[in-house]
This record gives sequence, structure tokens and C-alpha cells, in this order.
Amino acid sequence: MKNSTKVKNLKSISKSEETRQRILDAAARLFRKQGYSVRLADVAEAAGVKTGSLYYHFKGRDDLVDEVLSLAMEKLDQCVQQELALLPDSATPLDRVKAAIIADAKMALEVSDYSAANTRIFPIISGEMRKRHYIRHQKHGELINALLEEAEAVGQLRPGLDLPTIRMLFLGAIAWTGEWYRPNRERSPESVIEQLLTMVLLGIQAPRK
Amino acid sequence: MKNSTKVKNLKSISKSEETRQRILDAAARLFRKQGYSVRLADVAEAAGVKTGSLYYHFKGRDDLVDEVLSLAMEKLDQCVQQELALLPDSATPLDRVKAAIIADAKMALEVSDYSAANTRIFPIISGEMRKRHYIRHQKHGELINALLEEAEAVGQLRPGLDLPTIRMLFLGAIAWTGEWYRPNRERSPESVIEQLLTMVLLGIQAPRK
DNA sequence: GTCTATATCCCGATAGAC
DNA sequence: GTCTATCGGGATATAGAC
Repeated sequence: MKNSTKVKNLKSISKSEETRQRILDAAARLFRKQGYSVRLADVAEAAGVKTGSLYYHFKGRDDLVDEVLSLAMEKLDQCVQQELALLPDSATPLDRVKAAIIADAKMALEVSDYSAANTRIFPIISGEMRKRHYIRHQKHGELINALLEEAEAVGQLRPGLDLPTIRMLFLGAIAWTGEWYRPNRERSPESVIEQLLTMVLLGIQAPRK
Repeated sequence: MKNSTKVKNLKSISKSEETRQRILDAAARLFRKQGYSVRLADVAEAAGVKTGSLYYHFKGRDDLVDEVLSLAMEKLDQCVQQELALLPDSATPLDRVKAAIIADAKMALEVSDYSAANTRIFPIISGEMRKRHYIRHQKHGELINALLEEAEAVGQLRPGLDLPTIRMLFLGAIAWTGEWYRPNRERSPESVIEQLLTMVLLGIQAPRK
């Protein structure tokens, strides 16, 4: 009666859900900037609530971390699927590799808070949580590897490449953009993606004979 | 008389110096694995001393961080200078770019603890210490940029590259190896460097006409 | 759901014996 | 130089009012 839970499935978002979201956004931003050990009090303040209130929405730091990392990978997967789906039927395997690289780079350069938080925090978590997220990272890696293998199979790649290594190298270049790139007048995210594609694709594709 | 300070400049290393070194190595290893907020008690234990003893050698966490980051950059600079010095006089500007990339990659893939700690920790420090280390990073970046510009000036680079962006992209690929690469039977550091050089150099060099 | 107040714990840092 | 013991600050997490 007095609360909105009855209608939350319709369109509006319950107050609770909204606050929870603000906390997650703040957490992503601060994890990104300060790493795993950020003070929860700072997260609370950035979200406009008091420290104690965090615990109504999350069990503690690791619960928060878990959620931020999950959302990051979810967004990434969606973005990759979307880029691939937009390709015309005539797209070659190398076009599909290109699309995947663009998707990854867009995440890192534009949606960046969750993505950059993921980049910075995933490497230092451990235990059960690590195992769980590791699997998602693996799956993403395997998708890209499959795309590379298809391109190789049809002769679009330079001979002699070690595909898993190549994959980690360009994913590293992308991940690292979170540490140095900030949007500005001189360089748009698109211009960085363009340079990335030039270097990586011309570096790995078979020379025209 | 009773201690070794009198002779420490000759050849032997004083006990103090040796312990200090063990602490630094342990710190580099743990900063690398767990990031800035590692517990100093863990560092002490890894170095084989008790927590209290740390404070005889270092003022506190930031003193330790400062030293680890400084050593990392020192080793890197040395390594770059050495690779460049080994080049024959006939080396082209692009050869010099290649040498610099190899030096950076060697640091990341082989000497890795200090280098990887630097990679992980530099982005999250702030204040006066950040400013100091930022300058060293800048200087290193400018050196590489200069090498790239020389290669561009003599027409060895593909037209249309944004050199600072290209630099950050391949340095990112290198930095990120610290997060995934571990030496093993299948892939030597050299083999990773070979793949890196293939992708980056063939990606940026001017096509043969 | 969110607040205030507080209990609890952990860790960095110091003091002082050896 | 290194240890043991301990102090004090600060952050997490909880209890309970509103």
C-alpha cells in the first residue's frame, strides 16, 4: 500500500533500486580511481548516503566488488554481441575480429567506469570470487580467439602468429587506455580506436601479395 | 671495529643493506600481487623479519613505495640505454624504435616484480610522490616519442599516425603483460616479444611500395 | 530505507629490551 | 639491527531510533 514495490515491475524504479544504483555507480567510479581498498565511507558519501546505509543494500565490500565486476562483464558481452550483430552477411572473418576489437575499445574508452574498475580490480581479487570472474574473462577470451582462428583459417592473417598471445597483447593495449586516456578536445575516443585498429589490424593481417 | 661498515664499500654488503634489499624485493613482489594496500606485516614476513624491524629501514609504507617505484624506473632507463647503445651505427630510426620496445618488454617480461609493481601502483598514488614519479614517466615517454618522430621524419612510418597515441597503445600492451604472462615451457619471454614486434612494427611501419 | 551512535577489529607505528 | 609488546587511529560493521 504505502510503498511502490507493487508497481516496480511496470516502469518506475523503486526508491531502493535507485539508491542501490547510485551506490554502484559511485563504487565503480572510486574503484576505478583508487582501487580495491577504497574507503566504503567515501563510496557512501559519493552516492549521497551515510555509511551505515550501505549495509542495507550490500553485505560489505566484496558484495559491492562482485556486483561491479559482474556488471562490467555483462555490458562488455552485450556490446560485443551488438557489434557483431550489426555486421552485414558479407562480413569477412577479419571484419568480425575488427568488430570485436571495436566493442572492447568502446567499453574501455566510453562506458569506462565499470570497465576500468574491472580492469584494475580483477587482477587483485582472489579466492572464490576470482574463480567466478575468471571464468567470464576466459569465455570472452575464447570468443575472440575463435574469431581470430576463423580469420586465420581463410588466410586473412599473417602466417606465424601465436593467436592467444596476440589476443592478450591487443586486449592489454585496450585495457590500459583506462589508465591514461581521458576524453578531450584533441582526441576523441573514435580517434584512439582508429589508431588502435590501424596498428593492430595492419600488424596482424596477411600482406597483400 | 666490531661491525663491517668500514669495508662495505669494498665488496661485501653490510647486513643492514642486505636486509633492506630483502625487504624491497618482498615489497615489490607483494605490491605486484596485491597492490598498494598490502599489509606491511605481510611484507615483513615475506622478507623474513618482524613487522617492527621494517621501521628501522623505512619510514613507512610510502617510503617503501617510493623506493620500489624509483628502482623500477631506474632499471628501465638503464635497460633502454643499453639496448640503444648496442645498436650498430648503421641502425635506422626504426631500428631504434624497435630497440626501445624490446627494452621495455624485457623489463616487463623478465625483471618483472619491480616493473609490474610500478605498473600497478603508479596509477593510484597521488600528491607529491605522484608528481615526482610522473616526471620520470614523462621523460621516458618523450624519449620514445622522439624515436618515433625520427622514424616518421625519414619516412619509415605509415602516414596518418598519431604518435603519442600509438606510443601509449603499445606501452599499454607491454605493461599489461605483467597481468597475464608467466614464463612457461610453451612461451618464452622472447617469443612474446617476437609477437609484439610483429604486431606493432608491421602495424606502424610504412608499406613497401 | 536511512539515519546516528557505537562496538569491534585491524593495522600502522612506536617504545624499549636485548 | 632485530625483537616483543603495546598504543592509538581509523575503518568496517552493527544496533536501534526514526
